[in-house]
Amino acid sequence: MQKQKPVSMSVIRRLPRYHRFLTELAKSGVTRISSKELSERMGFTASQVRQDFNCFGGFGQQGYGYNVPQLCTAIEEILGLQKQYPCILIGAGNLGKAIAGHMPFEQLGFQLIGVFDNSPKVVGQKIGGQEIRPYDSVGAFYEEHRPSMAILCVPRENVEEITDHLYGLGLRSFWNFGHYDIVLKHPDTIVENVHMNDSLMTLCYKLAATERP
Amino acid sequence: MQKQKPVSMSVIRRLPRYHRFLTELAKSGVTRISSKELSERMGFTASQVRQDFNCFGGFGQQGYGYNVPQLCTAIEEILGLQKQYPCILIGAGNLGKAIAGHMPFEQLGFQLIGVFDNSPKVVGQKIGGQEIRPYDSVGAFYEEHRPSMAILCVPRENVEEITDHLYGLGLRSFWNFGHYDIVLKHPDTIVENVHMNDSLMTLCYKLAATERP
DNA sequence: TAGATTGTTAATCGATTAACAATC
DNA sequence: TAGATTGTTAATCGATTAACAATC
Repeated sequence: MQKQKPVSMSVIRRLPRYHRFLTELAKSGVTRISSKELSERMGFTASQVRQDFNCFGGFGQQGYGYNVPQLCTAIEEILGLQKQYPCILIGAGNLGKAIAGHMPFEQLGFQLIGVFDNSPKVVGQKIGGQEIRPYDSVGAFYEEHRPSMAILCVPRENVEEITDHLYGLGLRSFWNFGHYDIVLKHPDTIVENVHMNDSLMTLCYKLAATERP
Repeated sequence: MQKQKPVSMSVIRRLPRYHRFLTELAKSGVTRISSKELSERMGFTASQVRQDFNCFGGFGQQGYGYNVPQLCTAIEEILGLQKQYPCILIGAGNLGKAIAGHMPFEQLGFQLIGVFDNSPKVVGQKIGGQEIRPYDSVGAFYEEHRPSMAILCVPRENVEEITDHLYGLGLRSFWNFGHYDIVLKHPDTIVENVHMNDSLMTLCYKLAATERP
């Protein structure tokens, strides 16, 4: 029985990209690939690819390469994509509608089980297979269904209040669209922060960098 | 005249967060802060804070700390936030509407100068101060206004085609909401990819990790 | 077998942290 | 001046790359 040393976060962050790539390859019928070819296509080094795959008990074959579907499965296992964690989405404005309607949750380890919004204008509408519920029913819903995670698609001025409320109910994992550092206030939560502002600022830096001396 | 050694990307990625934090502080009237206090509030080490600030010619004062508004300005300069790069947004569906309507471009180094969509249903509507234009006018618009960057808020199946088209027009910088690795196809472009899928997968990993042996 | 390509160890590189003299 | 806190150098840590023996 081999000791399972934890995979480093640097590696984890590359896994989704590998996964997309390998899924594409698998779809187009490719069944094997070498670290060299994969690295060239993805802009990594071959060494890194091999190191990465070995983190989770490599199963390439010398002189042959890696089995593409096997790799996909291995990555899915590491990322826990088979789990289908139940999640809820808060805020059915434009952003919420975009996410609820177009995010392929099932492929990403989640199942959307509820959408909530305050506005009577949208409550009752259907979106992403879910009827939008009034936000004040979220407490009862949490008790009954115990979602693992909440997606926040609310205006920035409401993020703090809503996070605190959900935290109070017992929720400990959030996927948040920017604007507020949940993690600082509730350090025991799991947060994945898609901070669009930061991302845009970083792009600005890159643009600015192209015209520097 | 001191040699301006380039700031490393690890540092750059932390700058937006510093900026938000310091802006908040400045707003609430705080004018000075020590690396120790800032580090504690932000979850970094004091050492890192000092190293980071020294990258761009530190101007703290021994025994005193850093001047908050000065720091903000310095970060803004590094990130190029005063530049106001003109940008266009493609796709005025829910996601596009959310971005165009709520992203504070002016604070982030950009100015939204045009929104484009194919659908006659939305063309002519106003959003984020912009009238939505038909996508087939984007070529002429590019020639006239030379936007620096395009934000893509289109369905994943259209990302490739639209990117190629804009690239053909001459655009070289993109801010893309996931699904497709522009950077691999056009390696000379500047891309900032808010890959929501990847982010969600990473959250899934973190969730899964909490229940591992 | 010969050629190819992995698994793995060692070397390098870069980023973070610690320590402390300089100085406000 | 004494206390505080920076700027900066040195030490540590981790991640990436190179190299090569193992082996399919």
